[in-house]
Amino acid sequence: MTTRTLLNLTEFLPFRLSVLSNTISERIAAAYRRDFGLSVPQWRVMAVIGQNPGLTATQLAETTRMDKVAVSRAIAGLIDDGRLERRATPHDGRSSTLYLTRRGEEIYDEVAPLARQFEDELLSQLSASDQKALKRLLDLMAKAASPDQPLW
Amino acid sequence: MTTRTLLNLTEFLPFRLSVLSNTISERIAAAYRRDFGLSVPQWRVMAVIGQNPGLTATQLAETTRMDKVAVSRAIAGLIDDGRLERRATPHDGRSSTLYLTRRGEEIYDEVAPLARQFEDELLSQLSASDQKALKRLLDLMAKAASPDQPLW
DNA sequence: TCAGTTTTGTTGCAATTGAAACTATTTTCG
DNA sequence: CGAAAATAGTTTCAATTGCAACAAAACTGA
Repeated sequence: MTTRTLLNLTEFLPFRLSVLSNTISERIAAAYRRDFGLSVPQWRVMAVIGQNPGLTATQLAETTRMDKVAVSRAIAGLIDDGRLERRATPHDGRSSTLYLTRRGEEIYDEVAPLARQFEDELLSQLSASDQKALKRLLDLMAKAASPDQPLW
Repeated sequence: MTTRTLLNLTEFLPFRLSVLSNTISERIAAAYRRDFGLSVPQWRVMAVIGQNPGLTATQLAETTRMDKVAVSRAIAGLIDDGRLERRATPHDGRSSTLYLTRRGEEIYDEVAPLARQFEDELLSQLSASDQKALKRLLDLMAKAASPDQPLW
């Protein structure tokens, strides 16, 4: 018998998190693409600008945790589609601040409630105390996994 | 004030899960690539075959939840590197069964403990009861997110 | 039996992604 | 001031990914 019992992939926490996250993300992404022609990076940019108009691309990259290239391309696509607009920043000619256009706002006002509804649907499978526990545990895990923690 | 408060991305569960999962996966992937020349799909294939020698590519795709193309390419790479071998299946000329080679086993015996150690390191930030809770909640969420559940 | 269908795994091609190089602007400091 | 370094954002190019088409083998049922 050469079977090794050193590790069971399907029980391995990073694997389980990855499968869960991908399952959820793919379902959301399919709906956003189908109903609004939005990619996930675009949706993230819209979500953040909808709540914080006037951020720059760099600030967006920080809050969405996305690569600056991904942010740059998401912005370009949204501007192409007339959903986002740039305005010059007063004192810095390199960057610009970002705002939803009228059309962008209309879409945001449709997408955001759907996103919340999706989240509610997921969370409704959990008891109130489990929902609290989940949020707390995600915080803890995020801290434990943070790149400035020396793992290994 | 045009700020919309319909949704706060950084509190949005799918977003948080995605960031957490990506942070963990990227750190593991970097270590596997650097120390063993393994991609994540390759590591997953090795992990499953290490524990279940003799599976076929289709069975691998099912247990790893990966696309069959990804599995096919991971297998091809591992065979190229002399870490995996095919053997004919008795009654089916289309598929073959998969086994770690001697070299594959050596690598598996090194990688698997490291993976466990990484997981332990993450979980060690949580109390014993929180660890239990985390696993239970992941199970619940996975069920809630499963594609045969009608969300939306 | 044997034509049509299903299953297994690979390949081709197009879209997505990421790292590095690049441009333009601003900041730093001798 | 002005040269060097830093910062913001874009572009280029190569690697990764995913879907559809495909070939080979196995199964189905008239």
